Parts: sequence; structure tokens; C-alpha cells
Amino acid sequence: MRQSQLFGKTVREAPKDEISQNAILLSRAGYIDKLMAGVYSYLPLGLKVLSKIKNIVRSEMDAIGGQEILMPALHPREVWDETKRWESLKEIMFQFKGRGGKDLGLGATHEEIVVDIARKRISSYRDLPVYLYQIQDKFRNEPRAKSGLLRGREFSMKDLYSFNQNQHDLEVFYSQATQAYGKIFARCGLQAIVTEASGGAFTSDYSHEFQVATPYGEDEIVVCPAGDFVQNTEICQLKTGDRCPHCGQAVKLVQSIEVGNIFKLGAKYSQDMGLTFADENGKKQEVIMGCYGIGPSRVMGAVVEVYHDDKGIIWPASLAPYQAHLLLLDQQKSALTDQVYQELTQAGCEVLYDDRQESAGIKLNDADLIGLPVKLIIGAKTGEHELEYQLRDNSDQGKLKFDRVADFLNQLYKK
RNA sequence: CGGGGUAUAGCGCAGUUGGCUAGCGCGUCUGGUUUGGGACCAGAAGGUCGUCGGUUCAAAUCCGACUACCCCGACCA
Repeated sequence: MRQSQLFGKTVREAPKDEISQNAILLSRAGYIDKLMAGVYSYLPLGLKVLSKIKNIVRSEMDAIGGQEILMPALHPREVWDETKRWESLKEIMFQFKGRGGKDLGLGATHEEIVVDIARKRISSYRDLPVYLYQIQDKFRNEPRAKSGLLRGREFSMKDLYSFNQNQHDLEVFYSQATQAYGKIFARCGLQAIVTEASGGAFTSDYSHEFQVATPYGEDEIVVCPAGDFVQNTEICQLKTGDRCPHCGQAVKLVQSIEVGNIFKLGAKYSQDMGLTFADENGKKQEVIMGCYGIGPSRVMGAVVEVYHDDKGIIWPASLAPYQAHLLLLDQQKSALTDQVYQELTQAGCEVLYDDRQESAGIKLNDADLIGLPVKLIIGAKTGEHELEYQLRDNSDQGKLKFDRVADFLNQLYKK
């Protein structure tokens, strides 16, 4: 992509109404645009990152047997009345009237909808297990949207729903899902801490949250340094300095953001909505469910919170919108750099090429702000058939012959 | 929903004891010189001063209501 054609310019100053690093940097670098509190558009660069996150999520959900569907965001009241959640979620759900005074809502979550789909199609133990997921925008009328992509009123969410014959099968899948979540966050460069949290009204079991430590997070978790005890403060009895119940070490308090949450729902929704199957003996049984959420947009915000410096974003290779940022710093070499760009593109490398007529300082600073993992620089200081590379995290730099660049990028991205 | 703050050009801000034609920086456009860490010269465009109402000879400036946004809290299946 030629940067002269890219929609969305960088800006020097932070928007005055943003305070979190993810919102400031993503706005300044041209990834997102704020429409209103807690509601953002994704510009070309931002959409690329969001899509990469979603695709990582998809590949891991598919790997444990998930099948992707897409449910509507617009819901009728009736299905929500079946679980009495039209009433209990009215504070958080956008609810309004459609034609003829019909009560409508925007999906804050999708248990009711997926169960409605499932009960029309599941009738036998032969239909189980089934694992359905979607990636869709959720709408929640948060009392206070804040912190950029970390807490929005419309945000991207992957929600998977598991349908099993019995509690044992649910437990097995639940642990597979836990593993898959670990892989997803690792692939996104995040160290997610599996945290015990409240199971809500559905279960006396704990649910499990995946928390990423960051000062802008809204959650606090109690962590044992040995890693054998982590609880959300909303349920934890311990305070900083108390002894871990497993190993006796002193626990500490950590500020964090929840990027995923998984629940064992059991038979709650199956009971309320009549989701049953006939077992081997022809006896009617309730389907046992679980639900598993990840917020891709929140992951994007969390990654920026974790990976940035005073100059800008530092994307992990797996999420960067382009693999490399090719910078032309000497207009004398414009034709030469055009050629390098074409060759890299033909070799399958995703390159953002700063071909603008701007000063070297602007290009270098913009490149740091946008945060691609490597800069490829062609300027007065580079020789006839070479360019200079600089890794964004400052871990390496040097010179490369043109015919080595594609291999270099492939190596860098293989890790 | 409670407490606090803000609203002036695309962005960031100044101007508010009421008074000429509302400024500055960045960005944008034109021409020229530049190009390894946010260059320079010359010129230009761009504003219902958040909205509505009131006071006044005169309102960005004073008064009232409303709206939006931000921060702290409450809330967060």
C-alpha cells in the first residue's frame, strides 16, 4: 500500500477528549475515529488489525470444533421474556420500540437467540455435541464508556456457545476452550492470566476470566506470584500480603483488563427455553451449555496499552496491519524505491510504502507512531543495492541487500 | 445517576473587568527552496465562538435552560 493513497492521516496532537494510551495512539496514527462516547469507526489500518485478531480467534475456535454462524443484532422482546432477561438486563440493553409499538432490543449477548436456533434443530443425542460461535458487534448501554476501545457501547465480540449431553462433556470442552483461549491471547502477544470470577446467577461454580495486566484496566485481581491462585477482587477474600491458600506465598493486587470470560451455563437456558434432546433410551434430557466470550476490539486496545512507547505503537508481528514500513527518505531514489516496493509486493510481502513528499523526520516519526514491526529505509546513507532495517522495538538494526529483504521478512514473521 | 471540568477554523489552544474586521500553532491549498528524526520563504482559503432564550446601544465575553464530551465515583450477564 502506498501511504500517499492510504485513507487516514497521522496527527501530531492527541485528541483532547481521550486520556487512555490506546485511544490516543490509535486515533493519532489513523486506526480509529470516534463517533461518540464508546463508539468508534475502524479506518483502513484499524480494520486490518481487528481482522487479524478475529482471524486468530476463528482459527482457534475452528480447531476445537467451533462452527461459525452470524446472528442478528436486532432482537424481538419475546425471546428475551422467555428467560426474564428483558427485565433483568434493561439497564444494560438498548431497548426501544419498532413499528406498531413492538418492543425491540439490540443484542448485548446472544444466549436467547442461539438457544432459539438450537432448539429448532437439536432433538437427539446424535445432534450433540455442537459448538456454535459468531463474531459480531455487541451493544451495551454502559453507564460510562471510557478508555477508548477498552469499554465501548458498541464493540466487537466473539461468543461461542457449547451444547453437550451432560456435565462431564461440558467440563471436557470447557478445558479445551480454556486451552484455546490461552493460545489466542498468546498469538496476540498478550499474557492472559486465567482468573476465577463470579459465575453470576447461572452457576455456583466460578467463571473464568482472562485478564491482561495494564494500569488502564478496570479490574483488580489478586495474584499469587507462584501462579497457583488468581481471583478477581469482586469475589476474593484476600488482600495484598495475605497468604496464598495453596502455597503460602504473599499475594498481590494487580490492575488488569478482562479480555475474555467463559462460563458453564449448565441447564439454565435449556430449562427456560425448552432445549432438550432424546438420549439413547429415548428419554428427554436438557442440553448442558457453556458460553465463551472474547472481545476482539478490546484485545486491540489492550495490545496497544501493553505495546507502546513514547513515540507510538509497537505491534506484535501477528497483528501488525502491514509487515513492514518502507520509507523513502531521499527523493533522488524514488524510482529505485518504487522498484523495491513492487518486488516485495510480488514476493507476497505486505508492505506499507511511505512514498509521500515529506521530510525524513516526518516519515520516521509517523512510522514509529503507526508501529509496524520493521522499518525498511532507503535514503542518502544507504548504498547502491541495499537498505537499512530498524526493528520498532529497537532490538535490532542493520543493512540488507535488496535480494535478501523478502527472506528477512519471512524469517521475522515465522516466529 | 451523584460530584467536578470542558465546549472558539479540520486538530490543539488563546481571547471572557461586555466595545473596532475573533487570534495563535499544527494541518490544508498555490509557488519556490528543502529531505536520515516532526525544514524554510512568500502568498491563500477556512468561524452560525455547542444549541436555544434573555439582559444591553453593543454579547465569544453577563444571566438562564438544554445538549455533547472528559475525569472521579456508583454500575458492569
